[in-house]
Parts: sequence; structure tokens; C-alpha cells
Amino acid sequence: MKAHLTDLLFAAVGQLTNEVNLSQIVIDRPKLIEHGDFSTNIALVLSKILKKSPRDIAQLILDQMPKTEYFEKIEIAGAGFLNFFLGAHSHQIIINQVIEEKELYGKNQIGQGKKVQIEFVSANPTGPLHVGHGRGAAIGDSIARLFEFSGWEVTREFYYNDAGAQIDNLTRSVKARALNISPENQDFPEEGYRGDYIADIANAYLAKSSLECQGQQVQASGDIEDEESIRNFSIAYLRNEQDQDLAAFKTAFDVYSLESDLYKNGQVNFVVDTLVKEGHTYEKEGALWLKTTDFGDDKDRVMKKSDGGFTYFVPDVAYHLDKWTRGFKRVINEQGADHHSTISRVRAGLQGLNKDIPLDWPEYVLHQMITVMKNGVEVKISKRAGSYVTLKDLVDEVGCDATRYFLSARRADSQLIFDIDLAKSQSNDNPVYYIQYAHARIEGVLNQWGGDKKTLGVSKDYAFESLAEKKLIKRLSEFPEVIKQATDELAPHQIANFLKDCAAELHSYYNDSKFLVDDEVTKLARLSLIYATQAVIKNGLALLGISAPEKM
RNA sequence: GCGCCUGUAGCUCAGCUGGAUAGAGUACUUGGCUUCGAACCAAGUGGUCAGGAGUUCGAAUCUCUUCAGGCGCACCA
Repeated sequence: MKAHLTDLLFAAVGQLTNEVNLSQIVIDRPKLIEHGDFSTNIALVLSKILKKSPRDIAQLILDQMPKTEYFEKIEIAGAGFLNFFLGAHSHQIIINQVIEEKELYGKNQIGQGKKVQIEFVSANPTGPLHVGHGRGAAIGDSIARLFEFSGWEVTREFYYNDAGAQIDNLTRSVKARALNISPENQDFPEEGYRGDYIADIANAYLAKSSLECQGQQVQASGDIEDEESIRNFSIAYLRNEQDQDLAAFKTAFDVYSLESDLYKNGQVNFVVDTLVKEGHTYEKEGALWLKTTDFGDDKDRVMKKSDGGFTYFVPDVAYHLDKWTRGFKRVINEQGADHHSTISRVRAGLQGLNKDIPLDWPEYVLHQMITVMKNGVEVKISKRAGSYVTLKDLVDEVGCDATRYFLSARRADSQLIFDIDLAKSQSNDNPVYYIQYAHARIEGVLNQWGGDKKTLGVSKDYAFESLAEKKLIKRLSEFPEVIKQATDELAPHQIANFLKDCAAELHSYYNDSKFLVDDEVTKLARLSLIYATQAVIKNGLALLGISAPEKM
């Protein structure tokens, strides 16, 4: 319908001037229903070129527009806006299309089956997942769902830093606990992890527990001096726990990549050798440096420390070369904003490999930090001190649906405040229930009606009259556009906003109007409208990983 | 000091590829259930879009600048 309108406008404008191209014709969705279903400011844009007043130009365009049955009214408003109002014919088409397509409504094939890899969460296996990881999970998974909905072949991936210094630290911490050294004791590792979960791991280790991690059985030896065993068991224990937390958060991954594998497979060495060969390195003060300043960084970075170890970003580069080699022309990394300094380094490293990797590859979505409020005070998150708001706690206390909603309904850029007491105590006032209620409420009416949903549809003779109906229909028709924009901008919060507005209009319509009326045509038309609304809400919720209950 | 992000109603936040009277939730005030689900609806109160300058027919939106907050600027990850 929008494309149709674009054609009409293009035809009309083409009669007036050749100095405009199609891309300059912008068709908006007005916020106010009084301004129609579509509007364009093309007359204002043309006024300078044509040296006429915008309203005169609008009239000229109107005169040149081919006839169409889609709009019942086209008017010139304000400074020279052209407003288009959909008529009964369009209303029928929209609703019947939604009903016909159901769970497919809103989908598109922009991705054309191309591969995209989305990496998110990627927490280190040194502790339970916290609320920040939850935000990454909610946003990353929703972006993945959006891409799937837009016809991409999506790979969800989780990267484990299981080889660095923090793992040694984890091992020492667990060993200390196993030796019954408490965090308060001065013999406890200074930089050690002090959370209670460390003691849990130590106890499980001493009990010679066995656990499954990613399909592999890991057995604790129980030997306090066997640091290799402590290390393997601790990692497996925490990964296992993280996997469970993510499963409870309805977040699943296709691929888990391990930093340790990059060392084992020689990929890290390959990257270092290549960078040396390509001439982007130099030695200074016993260390090997990468000239990241050649690629836009503000200072050069050490790759290989004087003690022989690599700095953390080297395996990161190797990992991303691996992604590239696996054929992902599009890669999106969702991570906390505290890691944003890695962007320039990873990209610089990739450029240095001379593999024709685009400058802006990979793409990044960075979410800002979350401030957690509990009992009216801010909860400081410190892994080492063991002060925590875990994802598991949130899911247990607030629920998966509400937690996912809260964490993905805001722009990634915003430093959101998560008030646990509010989320818990006011769970009935929660926006997510408001949306789900609209879905369940519709189901209630349809059950009351008791007819066969397959027979629903708006007949050609029926014209919707009320403002509430027109608003709702306009909203439903916007869904595919919202999907495109949210996908394009990597911004799933737009879906949440859409759903809230859609639910509000449904509730408003519900109170405004009766559905189960005597007149059969009217009844079917109205039921069709809410049935279509239900489908859209369900599709939108699915994109956020939130359930659409039929009863609440 | 440098870089990135943010500043919109009492609070939490949308709106940011320039468009029409700046919106929602919450809080507060008032009204609506013998009637399809009141976890709902309707109406009202509430704004120097952090401050200033610029660009233009038009700026919350773009540019510059000041202020405030967050996060980064390691031979840590």
C-alpha cells in the first residue's frame, strides 16, 4: 500500500519536475489519526525548486495523481502536507491479509537467506550471569529473532574467554575455598572471587561431583593439589550454571566458541604471524606491539607481553578472523558498553591481516550499564566482592516474560534503572501484562463467540466507521514497517513500543465497542479486526521472546 | 586531558535519517463494571526537550559550544 502510494506520487511529481528523484519522496506515518494513514511533505520540499507555495504545489500534485480506490480522502493540511486516508476497501485488504498470513504477517525476505552471525552474552565463566548479561541476552536474542523474521539465516553464538588470567584467578579462588580459606582471611588470593558460589564449586569439587557441560561429562577428582582438575571442573560448573540460567531465560545458542580452542588450533599464532609478516608490528621494551594507530586507534597496543603471554584482544582478532573465514559477511556483536574500547582494536587487527575485510566489520550493539535498585538503594555489582544481582534471581522473582520485556524495551543506549521492588511488587501493573492481557482478552471474546476462526474475514460490503477501529487498523498496517526499521536499526525496543501502543488501542476499542452484536456482517468484521490484532500482538511478542497467553 | 554514550513531565522512559499542538507508563485528581475478561477505559493536573549560539520555510532531532552524569583510554579481561 505504501509502495503503491509511492508510485502514485512519483507519477504525479514526474509531471511537475524532473529535478527530483524517487528517494526524495518521503512518506510518513503521521502520529495523529486526524492527519491520515499516510502523509508526505513533498510539497514543502518542492516549494524551493518550483518557486511556488507548498499548498499550491500540493494541489498540483493532487490534480496529477492517478485515480485510486485505496484512499477515501486525500487532503492538503497545515503548511502543505498531503494527508491520505485509507478507505473501506483498504481496511478490508489489511485485515484479511493479517488473518490470512497469521504468524507470517510482518515477515519479509530482505535477508534473502544470507548468513548473519550474532554474538551476545559471551560472559566469562568466572561467575553467575548478572542483570547486565540479561540485558545482552534479551537484546541480542531479539535482534536475532528480528533477522530471522526478515529472511536471514541467523547463527547465535556465545564466546567463552576460558583461557585468560581470570581463569587462573578462578582456579586459585576455588582452591582457597577448598582449603577452607575464607575470603576474609588474608591468605585468600588478593584478586580472588569472593562470592558464595565459589564455596559451592569448592564443595562440589571436594565431593568428587560429576556434571554435564555441553554434552560432556566432567568429573571432579577431589584432589586439592590438582589445579588442572580444579580449573576444568570450575569452568564446567559455571558454564553449566550459565547454560541453565539462559535456558530459563528462553535464550538458546547455536554455537559456543572457546578461546582455549583458538590457542589449541594455532589460530592465535596464525594471526600473530600474519600481522608480523604484513609489517604491522614492532618490538619495544621486550614486548611485541601492533601498530593499531595505522588503522585509527589513538595509540599502539601490546600484542605479546614481555612475559610471553598474549594480551586479550589477540585471540579476539583470531576469533573474528574465524567468523570471517566461516563466511559471515555480516556479524553483529552485542556487548556491554564497558567493552567498547575493543572495537577499534579488533577492527585494526583485522585490517592488519590484509584479508579485504570491510573497515566497519563487525558491527556492534553496545548496551549501557544498568543501575539496579533494591529497597530504594543502588546495588553495586562487584564480582570479586560477591555482590550480585543474578539473572536467575530476576527470572525467579520477576518472571522471564517481565524481565525480558524490561531489559529489551529500552534503547540499548540508555542507562536503564532496574528497580527490582517495582518490577516485583507492581507486577500486575507491568506493561508486559498489559500487552499480554490484550491478547488473552481477545481470546476470551473469540471463545465467547464460539465460531470457527477460519470463517473470519471482513466482507466487501462492510465499512469500519469508528475512530478506534481506524486507529487500530492503521496500527496493524504499520507492523511490517516497524519490523523493517527495528531490524535495520538493530533496535528491538521499537517492537516493545509498538506493542504497547497496539495493546492500548485494542483496550480502547474494547471499551468503546461491542463485538458480539446481532448483525452478522458487523459481528464478523469486528471479530476479524480483533482477531487480526491478536495475531499481530502474538507475532510481536514472539520477536521479544515473550509468551502470548490465551488465559491469564 | 582524549574518545564513546546519555541529559525530554515529580519518577521511569519513547520520540532523534529535520515536519503539523513534544508523547506513554507511573504518581496525583475525577468518572465508568446487573452487559463479550475492570490485569481495562475516559477526562484532568504536570514541560525553559540541561544552558547558549548557529544552519532554514521549519530544530527535542543537524552543527558548534558550555555544564552535568555514565563508560572507556594497561605488558587486566
